[in-house]
Amino acid sequence: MIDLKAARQEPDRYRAALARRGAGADLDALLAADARWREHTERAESLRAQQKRSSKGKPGPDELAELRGLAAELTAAAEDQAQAAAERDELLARIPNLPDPSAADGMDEADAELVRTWGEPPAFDFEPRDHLDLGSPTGWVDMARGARLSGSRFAYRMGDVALAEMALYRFVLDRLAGKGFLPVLPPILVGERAMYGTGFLPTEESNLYRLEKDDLYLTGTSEVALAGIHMDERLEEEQLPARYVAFTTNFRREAGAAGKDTKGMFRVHQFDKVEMYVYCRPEESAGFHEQLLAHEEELVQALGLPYRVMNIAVGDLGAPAAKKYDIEAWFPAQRRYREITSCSNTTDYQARRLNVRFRRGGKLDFVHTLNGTGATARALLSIMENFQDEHGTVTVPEVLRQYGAPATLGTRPPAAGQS
RNA sequence: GGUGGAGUCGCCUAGUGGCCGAGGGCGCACGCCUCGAAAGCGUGUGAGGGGGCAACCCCUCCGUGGGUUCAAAUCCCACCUCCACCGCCA
Repeated sequence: MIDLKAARQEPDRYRAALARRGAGADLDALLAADARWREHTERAESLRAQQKRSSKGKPGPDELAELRGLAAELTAAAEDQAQAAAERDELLARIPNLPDPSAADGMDEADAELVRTWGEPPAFDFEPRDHLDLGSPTGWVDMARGARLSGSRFAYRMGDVALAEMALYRFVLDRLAGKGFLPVLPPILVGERAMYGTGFLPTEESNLYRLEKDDLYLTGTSEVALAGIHMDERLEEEQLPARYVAFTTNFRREAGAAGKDTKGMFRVHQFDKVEMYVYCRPEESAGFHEQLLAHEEELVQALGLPYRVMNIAVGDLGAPAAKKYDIEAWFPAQRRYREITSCSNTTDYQARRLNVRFRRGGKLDFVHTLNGTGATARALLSIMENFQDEHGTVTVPEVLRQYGAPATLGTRPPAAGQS
């Protein structure tokens, strides 16, 4: 969440910054609710102070009657205060982060700013197939069976594709562990608090799978569990930066994406991902954001995928992000660049909601947090499409082979239960 | 899932309705003492929020949420976590 106290002191600065992403009016509503809350608070607190002063000992009958009246008045005042606080908090929870001045202007995907391009899209002298056309004949990517089992947007990956995908995650995990990220296998069912804290609730509610019976949510990214590691903790300055890399399966309802990317496993309800997460000092977060991007580029370059880096427009950012870079890899069959990684600087937005602070010089301050994709299956899809030949055989990048990936995909079908 | 016990200011702990809206010890910080240190002595020691230019004042927080009461760390209810044992399963 944003710093309400600061917003109160500098409403014009906050309004101008939030207006860039279309939230200026929301801020004004919040400030009005906050003013109401302060009125009620002052009244309730002065009544409570009065009660405390006069209830030091056993009261006489007259006093008792007076105290009963005071208690009733206080109860009413406290109810007003609580209601005003609830109204204020509800508005506050929906205010997005202040955008970074260097985040691109604009309201949607098309307004993203090109940062740089790397590599050359391959030139084919045949019509390149997409990953499903490459994977279906051998049964490595089986959407039909996935749909029969679980509905649309669920994929079976089998045989060499399964091995290659596992190798991809292991490769990325290994590289990032080597850069100082602590590997983590976290819970992926989490309580409401973590979902609010990371900013997925309340704004992304329709995209979350929820287990009603147990009051738990399935996470859409390991960011949630990694952000939760230090929830309510007070870190020592020496513990920063704290860097983690997790592997998790992720779940997204993809509400509102009907008709989008319906073919293959490009956009599915369940996918696996390696994710980086950083806790750092406030003044370091911009630097770490560039560093996360550099790590991501290094990984994509090691795989040999042509890509470009985009600075996402403020209006297209998720609520917690102040700035976001996407890496978009080339997908030959789609003839365009598509997102394969994303890294965000969430500054103190998640830290405030999750109450993660650190001690420096006797003072407590909120940490800054960042997250970035190590790899998802989309990287493998790009590999399949970029490194295919006219026979539908895919050459797997060298770096993945030492992690158990076969040298090529497409030369043998899965062994068991072929149809 | 069942039964029993526990959860207090960094740590340990006192505490059975108003003198605890929180005492003590440890630790930590500063000071005294000392050539220096230790010991000893003294002082201080959390978080969140509101008000004030400020010194400062006020409110909240004893696992969480409700309830009883003029008044709750203390009584009642529910839940959570931990420990022990039992049952079931991996």
